[in-house]
Amino acid sequence: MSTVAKAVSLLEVLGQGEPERTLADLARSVDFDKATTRRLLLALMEQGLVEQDGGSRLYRLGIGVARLALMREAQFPFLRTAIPVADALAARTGETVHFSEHSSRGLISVHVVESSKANRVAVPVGETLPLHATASGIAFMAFADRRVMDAALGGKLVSYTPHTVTNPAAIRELVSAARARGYSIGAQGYEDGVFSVAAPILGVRGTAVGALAIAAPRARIEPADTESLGAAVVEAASQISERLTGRRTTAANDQSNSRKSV
Amino acid sequence: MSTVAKAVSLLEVLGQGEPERTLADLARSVDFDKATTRRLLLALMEQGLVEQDGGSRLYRLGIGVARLALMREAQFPFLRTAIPVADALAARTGETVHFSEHSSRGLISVHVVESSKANRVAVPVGETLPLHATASGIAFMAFADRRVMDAALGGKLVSYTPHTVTNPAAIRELVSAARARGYSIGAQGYEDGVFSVAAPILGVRGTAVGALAIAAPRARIEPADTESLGAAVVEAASQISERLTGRRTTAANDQSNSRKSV
DNA sequence: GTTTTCGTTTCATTATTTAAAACAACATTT
DNA sequence: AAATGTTGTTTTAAATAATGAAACGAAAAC
Repeated sequence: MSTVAKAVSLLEVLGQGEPERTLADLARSVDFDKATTRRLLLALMEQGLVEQDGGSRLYRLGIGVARLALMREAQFPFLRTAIPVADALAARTGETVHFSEHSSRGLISVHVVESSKANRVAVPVGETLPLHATASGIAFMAFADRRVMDAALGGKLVSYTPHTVTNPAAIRELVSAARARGYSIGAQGYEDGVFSVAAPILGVRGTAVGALAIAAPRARIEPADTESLGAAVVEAASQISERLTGRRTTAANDQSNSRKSV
Repeated sequence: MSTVAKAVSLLEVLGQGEPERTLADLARSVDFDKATTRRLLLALMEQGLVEQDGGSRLYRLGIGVARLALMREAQFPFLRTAIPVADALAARTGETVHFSEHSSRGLISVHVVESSKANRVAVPVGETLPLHATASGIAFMAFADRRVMDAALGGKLVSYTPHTVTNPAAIRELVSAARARGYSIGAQGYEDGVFSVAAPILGVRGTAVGALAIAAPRARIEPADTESLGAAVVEAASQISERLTGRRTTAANDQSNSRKSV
């Protein structure tokens, strides 16, 4: 395990759970030696990524992480662009809306607007979404580089609920259907009782960089609603894509897919 | 130089300048060996803090930095709390408003709302503000732990403009005045022609965690405006402090200062 | 009053990191 | 067409940084 991997895993641990943690607690969580953990924390503090309370000696994530995120936003205004659109979509549909971005770690949920209804779907920010079992993942794969799907379906496909589809061929079918339709439909593949629709967010190259999704309790969704929710999510996602790329992005991927912009 | 320091400085460089950079360019910027730079980038990519474009091999900051920032926001909702208040203050005064947060690296500008007027003050996000030469710094020191001021005035005090006050005793006077007044006044100490007022944002312990400031071109500010702008920034800053701590925070610091909440 | 847990420091051992050199793959220039 | 200067990448022995066990006083818990 490289030193930077250790340092970052420390940051990840600091981000989870309690806002402030003790050295011993952190050392236990990451399973490094106390002395090692401390040295890493000191190095991270020097860079502003970690802060320590003067009195209680508790550690927390520092302003440096926000600073890096702000710099990234200045270069690639993903959140700034997507959040207002997602908020508007949530207001219009009344359901939980969330969007995710793809990285080497997978599809990561980066913003969630929870429905105001009592019976709602909760999605944690920062969660890694399985590509094969979520509407977001299917929508993403439908418009991503072919290699992403091959890689995702190559490994073992975890079954999260009795409804999870784990057959690679069947998943490819779902992906094809989503590509043709413009949006994907997730029927309790990841969490029981949750129904969702998702559409891809396209980057400058015309391939998917993330996905926008609406999630609702299955009980509230009539079959007839699927189409209107799907249309809404497609429209919002393409609005984000347009703002992100500065133009009307045309979908493009390696799968001889000539479908036009969604 | 520790490995994590190197890795973070690489992230910093990635955050500056062009959104995407080549390996050779990055190696030059941070002055590490090409091979070293690459190994660090690979390690950071594995953690999602750096991303690489598949085709062009260009590097950029990854979604991981946003993820860490979102986790921090979930634990300590500084931006979420402060941004709406800063926006409202900017709308009300019509001038540039910015706020900063303190860390081991100094006072860092984390959000800026630029005035809509043509002649306005621009403040870059992510900039480190000198404590002795800015209204924000003076306001911060007035309500921070005494050691912060001692450390800040101990080193060499850079002069940024002909108006910069670099005499430690004189600066302590300004800080005392700010403490008594509740807000600080910055008169072209950092940038020529810029006038500003700032008030501290207080954390749970009653000490300053950051500062909120209004900055305007000197030509637009009449002496009579100072008081009203000062009152406005104090009110907005204390509003942020209250929301942040969940209660009406009373100022407290090590300098036998018994001033009540600002 | 005793015991445990805390953060911190030290230091010999170990493991990682380093940078120079050589590589093929492209672009540009000659 | 050949030469030159890029690029990213891999390999090495040598240098350096990271490690973890042990010991410390202080503070907290019992």
